[in-house]
Amino acid sequence: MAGFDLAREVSDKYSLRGMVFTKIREDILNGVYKEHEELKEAKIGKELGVSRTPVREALRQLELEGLVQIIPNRGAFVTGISAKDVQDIYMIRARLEGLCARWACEFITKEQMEAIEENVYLAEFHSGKGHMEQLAELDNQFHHILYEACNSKFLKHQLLDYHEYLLRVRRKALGTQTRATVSIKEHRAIMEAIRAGNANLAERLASEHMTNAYENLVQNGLYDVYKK
Amino acid sequence: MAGFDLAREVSDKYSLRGMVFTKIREDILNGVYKEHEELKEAKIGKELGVSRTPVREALRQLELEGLVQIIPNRGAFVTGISAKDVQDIYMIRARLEGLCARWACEFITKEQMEAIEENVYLAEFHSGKGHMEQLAELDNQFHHILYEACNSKFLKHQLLDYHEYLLRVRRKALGTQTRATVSIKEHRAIMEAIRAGNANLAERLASEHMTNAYENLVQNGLYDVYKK
DNA sequence: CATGTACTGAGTGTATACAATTATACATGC
DNA sequence: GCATGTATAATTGTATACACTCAGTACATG
Repeated sequence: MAGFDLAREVSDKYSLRGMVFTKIREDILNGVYKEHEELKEAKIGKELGVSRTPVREALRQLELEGLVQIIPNRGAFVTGISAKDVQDIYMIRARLEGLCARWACEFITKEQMEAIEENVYLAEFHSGKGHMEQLAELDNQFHHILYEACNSKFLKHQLLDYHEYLLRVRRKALGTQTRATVSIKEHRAIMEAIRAGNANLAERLASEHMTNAYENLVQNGLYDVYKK
Repeated sequence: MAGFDLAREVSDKYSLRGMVFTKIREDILNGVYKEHEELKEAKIGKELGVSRTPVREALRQLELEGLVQIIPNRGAFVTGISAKDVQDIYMIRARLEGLCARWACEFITKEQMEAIEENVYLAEFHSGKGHMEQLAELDNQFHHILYEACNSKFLKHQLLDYHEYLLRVRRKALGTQTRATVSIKEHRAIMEAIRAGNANLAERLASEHMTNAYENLVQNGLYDVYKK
């Protein structure tokens, strides 16, 4: 996409710093490093076979991503996510996903529209078979397509941020079969609203899609881990 | 506020990196560095009397803040802000300021409520006298109080980001007398909705406050500088 | 003249050395 | 026993040296 984005792709995967950044990020998201665990520059550098410099830079970036907190002269620590944080993010996302869908009505390209339609069809197919792995991937893809389609680098950047951030929670909250079915119905409704160019409807549906996802998360009590 | 925040205060003002970060950030916001200007590590380090290391770290952070773009092996460049970017940010802010006002209804403390009321009174006073300097400061303050009152570190962080980001534009768009008057009326309405605990109204008013501010900006054609 | 190629220099990427700060352990005094 | 002080180790903060990349340029070649 024109090779310009704010954060994600910018931490080029081929410099040492970029690789270290990606690695630590994954390790945090996958729970390799627990909350409040200290990340020591020398230790990580040794493990990855690099010096402290790229590790430091990666940590400084992860700080701004919100995944670690750096206390001057003390060190870097994995940030905690409380239940309220999760709720906040879902509510913020509800607004922004709505805005994203609204803008998609205006800016979506033919190719993107086709990609969305294919995505929904595929999801409906895998849903019947109970392929949860593919469904999770398709869900990610659905949202990513919209993030591109909204044609706003800021909104896209923001939503990508929150999306990845919530992986820490969602990894544990693999959707139930029933939620998956409902979720896909909502995707279809959003898709059709966008195809019809109905911006108000698309915004409302996308926003509700988020609050529903959050309700589901809460009802299943799937993130007790993060209760403070 | 409990000494914990994601980005702003985190770049401690007392380490070299923090100082460099703050300095470059200010220089960009104040227009010392023009758009697309290259920021060379050695040159900046020399000017500030520090080595390249803290400069590099500061630049990497500014990249994630969206103020500079780093091209691997090439350098750091001040990002451009297009007219559409400005519009996008205002629309995003419209949603988030609304959410912020909604949450403030729930979480605002007695002290914060008093601070908001005092802020509005003062603004009404200075408005009559045409003290534009104080009005700008009070406007900042009004929003910052709400950012605290919403009780969400994520939302606060996000809104602070955009708020400072827009300084690059607003610096040139010093409000007109008439806009100032209207703006303060809107502040009062928001304040009263929060005091009444009317979340729906507060959210709507705060959101409209943003779209109005943007409309004003456009009508006065005050940011032609940023036209692509 | 156009094109390709090797060279060069400016600038970033990384490693490492050293300084400053903080944490830990232990001794000392009350 | 508890607080306080001090020495030492561990860790981060900063500076610097060196390696690598890339854009531009001069020059050779067709």
